[in-house]
Amino acid sequence: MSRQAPTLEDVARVAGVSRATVSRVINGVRNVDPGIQEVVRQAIERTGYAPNRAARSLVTRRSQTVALIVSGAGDTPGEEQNAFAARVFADPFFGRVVSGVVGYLRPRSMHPLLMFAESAETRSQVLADLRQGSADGALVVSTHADDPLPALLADAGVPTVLFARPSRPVRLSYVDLAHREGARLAAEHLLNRGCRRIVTVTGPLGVAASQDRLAGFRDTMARGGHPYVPVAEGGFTLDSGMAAMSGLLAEHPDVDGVFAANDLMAQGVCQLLRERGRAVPDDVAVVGFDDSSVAVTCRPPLTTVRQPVEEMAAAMAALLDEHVRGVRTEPTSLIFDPELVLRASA
Amino acid sequence: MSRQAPTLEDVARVAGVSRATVSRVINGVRNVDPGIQEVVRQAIERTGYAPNRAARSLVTRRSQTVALIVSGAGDTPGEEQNAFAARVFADPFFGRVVSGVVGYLRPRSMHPLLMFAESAETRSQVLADLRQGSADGALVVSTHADDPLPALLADAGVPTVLFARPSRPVRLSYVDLAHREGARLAAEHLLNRGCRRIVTVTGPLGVAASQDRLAGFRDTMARGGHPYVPVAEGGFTLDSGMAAMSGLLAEHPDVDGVFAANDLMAQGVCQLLRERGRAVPDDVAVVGFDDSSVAVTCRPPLTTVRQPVEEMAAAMAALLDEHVRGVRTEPTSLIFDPELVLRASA
DNA sequence: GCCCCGGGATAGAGCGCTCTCCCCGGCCGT
DNA sequence: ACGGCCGGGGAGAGCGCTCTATCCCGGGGC
Repeated sequence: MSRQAPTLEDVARVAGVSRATVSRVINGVRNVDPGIQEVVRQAIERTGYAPNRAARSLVTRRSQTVALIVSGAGDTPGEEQNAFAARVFADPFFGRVVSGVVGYLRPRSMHPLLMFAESAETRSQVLADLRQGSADGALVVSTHADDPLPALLADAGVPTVLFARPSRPVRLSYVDLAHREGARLAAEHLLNRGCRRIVTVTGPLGVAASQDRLAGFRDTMARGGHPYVPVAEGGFTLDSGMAAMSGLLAEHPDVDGVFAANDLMAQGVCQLLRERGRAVPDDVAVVGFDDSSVAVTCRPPLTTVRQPVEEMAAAMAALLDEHVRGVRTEPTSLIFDPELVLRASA
Repeated sequence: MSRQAPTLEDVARVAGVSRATVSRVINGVRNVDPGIQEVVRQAIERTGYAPNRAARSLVTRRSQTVALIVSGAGDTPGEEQNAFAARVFADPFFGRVVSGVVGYLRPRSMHPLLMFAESAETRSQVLADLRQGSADGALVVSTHADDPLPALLADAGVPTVLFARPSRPVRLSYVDLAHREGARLAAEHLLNRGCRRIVTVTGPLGVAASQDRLAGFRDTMARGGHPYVPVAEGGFTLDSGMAAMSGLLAEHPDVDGVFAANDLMAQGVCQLLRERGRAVPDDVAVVGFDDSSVAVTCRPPLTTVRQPVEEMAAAMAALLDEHVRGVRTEPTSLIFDPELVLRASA
């Protein structure tokens, strides 16, 4: 920046006190004479002093930064590195995560360091960065089941909080949604609406959340007198939703209700139904999951199960902060309640 | 992390050499005897050494981090801080920017630090962070014209590169698209297709890019014998696209071609046209701009002007890197060429 | 009047790294 | 044979901050 940034020393000289006193004023620690405090404050003002982050980090062993890691399983080998990032952020879900995380971090003047780990190579890169102290801890959002990163982080002793329960148990904190509960809301709504031939499009069944949503849906359907629910597995994408619905429709042409495990697939379901001449919601009612932005832009707008992603992300950051500060040492899980949002599709 | 991370000193002791030598091996500087090099490398392996970033930053005065700042004009006063972040990332455009930036940074083991500046308060916060050396420079994506941040950064002497030419001139590098050129492609395509009653939905006219796209479109239309083009201003959102098209349709019911200044608005245009009983592309041809992910998911898929966002973002990072390293000192602009992508909508 | 006490300030020792300066020894030129 | 040069290595001075140990000094207890 300018030729030579002022240091604590400079401020101390101007204020006529010692470095230590200035430091105490800045960090608001121990009793400092109010008069001197004022003098120091003015000196800071006058010199335009800004504390050097690196120097502070060196002694405090804190970087005031957390890594926000988007982690894939490396299932798309030929894929360009960056394509992963683009694909990830194409999903409005991540925007909401970022939003929640930043909401917590910013008032504490911390920032998220964005990292992507979608291959063995990038994973060890991320691990190395963390061990170098680039960040005080990690917030991990996995896009796939069987993501090896959480275990690696746990082994390395990096304070970590996950978004969603990992499919293989790891001694790490996480936040998650009561997925079964959400599926129950969807099932009850469809049932109350009078639907009788109900099918569901699940997420990838390797993902715990998909399993839970399916299980919750089936339970409630069974309790409502529907022991059998046709199922098709999707991949959380629009295309996979269309494909899954296409299959279901072929076998069950009289379907009148669909529960899709996320909004993107619900959109695909709607599109396919329209292409096949079914009106939504008049012929077939469709319920999505997430309440993401596509739920609103979709025609018709989706009735969906809201996942409070921003709050969950903020809680994730708060949890990590506690771990980093050492206030909390044991892994903890925080489960959030979903909510049914009524729109036009069901 | 673990109880006590190994330091250079530890490695040096194990290898039986001095700190300086180990440092040289790690940074690959000056000639070191290959034999000793090997010994040091093994010592690093054995101790599990990872250089401390803070210590290194302190002396090199480099953080190996760049700030990726999304900057708004603070036009939505009542808005929650985080809502801004969510809104921003709802636009697939930013995902592509992140992708491009990360593509450049990662091979150099640098990371983007995510920051948002949408109010006077957060702007000065960002500025303070940068002055503290949290990042070596700033990559700025403004969502609004009249964004005061670029000027502030320039004044503070922070190495900065902007995405898109600022509406008020600032001594800062930027990357941008040849917007007029892109609009020309759209106009020519519509004309070649045989459209005769063509209208356009522009972006917010305070934004230079919107102006340029409009100007380029008008020029080409004029050159093609269409001196007058009905115009409606939108806000780059789906809703604003629908609203703008609604107005245009009322005044020009016989419209047969539309150029929308981005894909989101083009999607809105398509939706409105369908609601009003017009078929796309049979009754009305629609051309978008950006080639964002909605261009693909939209029904029908959009013919659009591709903006090579990832490349532009990568170039932005590269430019910043040069500024930071001092290789380049003068502000520079890099203009990229657009490309017409043909799909179903026109 | 002396001693002890404690609030308020300072001195100075690092934190872990880089980098400049210096030293050593072998090889060349004259 | 000797001095200079140069490749390869070491010693040590910081970078700017925090924090512990220490000091100073005024006041209260006996």
